[in-house]
Amino acid sequence: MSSNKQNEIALAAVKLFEQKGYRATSVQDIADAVGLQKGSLYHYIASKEDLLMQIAHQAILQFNEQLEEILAKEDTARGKLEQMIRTHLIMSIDNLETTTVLWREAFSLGEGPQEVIQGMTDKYLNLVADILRSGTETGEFNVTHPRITALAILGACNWVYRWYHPSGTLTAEEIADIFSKLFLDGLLAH
Amino acid sequence: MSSNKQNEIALAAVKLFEQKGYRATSVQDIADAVGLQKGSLYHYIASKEDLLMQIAHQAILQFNEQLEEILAKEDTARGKLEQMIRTHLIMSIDNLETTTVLWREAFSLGEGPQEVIQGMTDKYLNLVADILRSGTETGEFNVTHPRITALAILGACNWVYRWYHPSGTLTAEEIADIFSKLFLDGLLAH
Amino acid sequence: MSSNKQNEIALAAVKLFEQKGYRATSVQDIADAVGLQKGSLYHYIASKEDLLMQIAHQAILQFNEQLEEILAKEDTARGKLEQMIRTHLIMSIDNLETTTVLWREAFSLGEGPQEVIQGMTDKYLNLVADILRSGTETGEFNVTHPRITALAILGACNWVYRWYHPSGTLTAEEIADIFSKLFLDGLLAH
Amino acid sequence: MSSNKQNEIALAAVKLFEQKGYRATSVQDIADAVGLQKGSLYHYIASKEDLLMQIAHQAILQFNEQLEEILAKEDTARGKLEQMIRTHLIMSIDNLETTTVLWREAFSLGEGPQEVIQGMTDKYLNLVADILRSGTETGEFNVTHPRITALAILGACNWVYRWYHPSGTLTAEEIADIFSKLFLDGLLAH
DNA sequence: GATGAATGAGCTTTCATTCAT
DNA sequence: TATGAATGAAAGCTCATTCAT
Repeated sequence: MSSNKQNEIALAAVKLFEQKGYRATSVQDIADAVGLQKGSLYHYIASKEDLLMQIAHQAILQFNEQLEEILAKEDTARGKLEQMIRTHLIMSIDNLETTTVLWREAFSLGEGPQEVIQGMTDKYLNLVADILRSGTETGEFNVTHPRITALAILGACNWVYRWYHPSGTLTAEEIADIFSKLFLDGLLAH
Repeated sequence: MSSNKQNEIALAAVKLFEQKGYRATSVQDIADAVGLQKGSLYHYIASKEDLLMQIAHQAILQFNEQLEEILAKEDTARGKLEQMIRTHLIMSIDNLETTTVLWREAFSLGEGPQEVIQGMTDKYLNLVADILRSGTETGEFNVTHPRITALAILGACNWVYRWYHPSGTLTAEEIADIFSKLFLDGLLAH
Repeated sequence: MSSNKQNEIALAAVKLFEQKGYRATSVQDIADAVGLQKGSLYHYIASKEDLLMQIAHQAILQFNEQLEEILAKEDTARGKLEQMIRTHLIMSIDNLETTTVLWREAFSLGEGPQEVIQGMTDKYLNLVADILRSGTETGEFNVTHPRITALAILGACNWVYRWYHPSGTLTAEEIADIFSKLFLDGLLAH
Repeated sequence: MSSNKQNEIALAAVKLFEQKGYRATSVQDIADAVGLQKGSLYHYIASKEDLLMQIAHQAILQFNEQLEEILAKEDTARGKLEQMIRTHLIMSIDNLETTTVLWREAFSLGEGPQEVIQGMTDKYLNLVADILRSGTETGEFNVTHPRITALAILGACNWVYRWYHPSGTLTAEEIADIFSKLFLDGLLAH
């Protein structure tokens, strides 16, 4: 099936985009990686940019789907937030290459595709802000600016692609614990 | 003096790099922006990459210098952290273009220059972690993993280049207040 | 087969390099000569320098191979020297363009490639010196400094690319006769 | 006096042209070597090409002048030839850089200047051929093709710039002896 | 005499994409 | 499906030369 080859190409592209960057990766590089000629690649991809788009789209889609799963379950706002942070970090770290490409390279997309990604990113942000909002309504949280606060939390989480190394001592779970405690309790000792 | 023209070039480059990205900005674009021929530009810059390096280096240098000023003054750990967050955000937002180029484009640098930037970024991180560490020693903070916690805080702060728009309603100061409260007190209502 | 086009390119390049010199010949010139776009040329060559290297290498290789053929046959030292001179001159004159490029343009190669050519040139020189050496041992020749003498003979032969014109009255064979007599008998009348 | 600076520039240019080649030497290189700005150089030289021309012209002129001095004296043909070979080699080796530039780089000159150099080279050749011719008339030499024979002798002599190293064991005088003996007596033992 | 800014043409090379086979 | 030749635009950079100061 062609989906096989298509997948192989996407995987190779993700790895190359992560290593060298989208612009610095040539179509030839990708072709080499999957053992095809440059021309043959175009049986599977529409364009280099579209390939990046597929990768980025797939990545942000997964983030959104996971969040929706979390939101679908009955839980407190705190519970949902903790789950969101945990899931977000695990997903980021387990798919570090893809996540890196999503956050670092999507800017290289043309205006249209970029807006699609941004739209999905915004949607995710709004859902997180909603958690904060509803948690504030129930008295669990004390949040005056849900959107800014959500941006702070997501910024902290998304930044991991820039510093996480698989060789480090902490697991994604442990990082999630640290992050959750930080955002829920703050730094101050009581 | 040539520093005049050099500065003009750097400013134009920052603006273009921010708008189109470093790779998508041609030397021709920069030359056009300052009213010079492509070739004439090379009186002022060593290479396009070096121009990016100068910009990125200057930017991260300012962050470090500001932090060192803060650390030089007598203050509590909490006071230092609050100042750091405030100054970091103000600086990021006041020089949004430069900051964007620093965090988004420095990856396009070659290995050597990239390591220089990374080294200075790491130094900054360590100083922030030190604040958390000493605050924990004095009993002000309750931080078990200073480095990870510092990465979370800095991730949140550095992510602003991705969402801040000058047209928004909040000032840098107000954002700093929100961030400070979030990191010091946490989300939970007491 | 691509070797066809590659050969066509090499031939065009030799002609151009001979006429205008390597540095003064642009890749555009070569592309025009074979009816390709500049960019298309790079399907067949690695670089302009590599193209020169191929040409020079091929040329010096032929000289060496021809000499080895001569040396493989049973003959007196005198016979071998005469054959070497004859073959060397015929080859130089029959492939005047290539020979010109070899001796005049190889200097434009980078250090590495240049050393390869020089190495092969040295090998050739040593083989000629060996003829002189063994001829002296057999009593045929009276040579005190075989290497210098070989350099004199080869210098005389290689210089032909600088003065030979196909429009001249003498054939390569006749020139070879003159050279052989000069080197064997000397100028002096007895 | 400006002639001082002009000379300094010529000397620097010779050295650079010999080392890197004429085309690969930039006007900047020359300016750096004499401690001037690129623009200032043009107070002393008309153009880069003219600078090369001056150097090459001066070099070939010296060869011609020396030969005319030899011819002016009363001597046998053999004596004149021996002196010519000796002087030619000494001059070549004592001014190896200049000689190298003359024979290797003059090709980079435009048509006009190149013809001037070639004209002087031809004149030199003719004078040498005349020695052979008159020596044959007097019965000293046995030369059927004076021009070709002169080309052989001069080729051998001029080739030295390609192999002579000051670190070698032989002096110019010794090389002259070897060459003279070779051309007068030939290789054959009697 | 010296500077250094500016020119503008030119260079080699890369690259995403197309298309006939 | 696969190839690989061909495109053509664009890129970063160099350079000899000029000229106002």
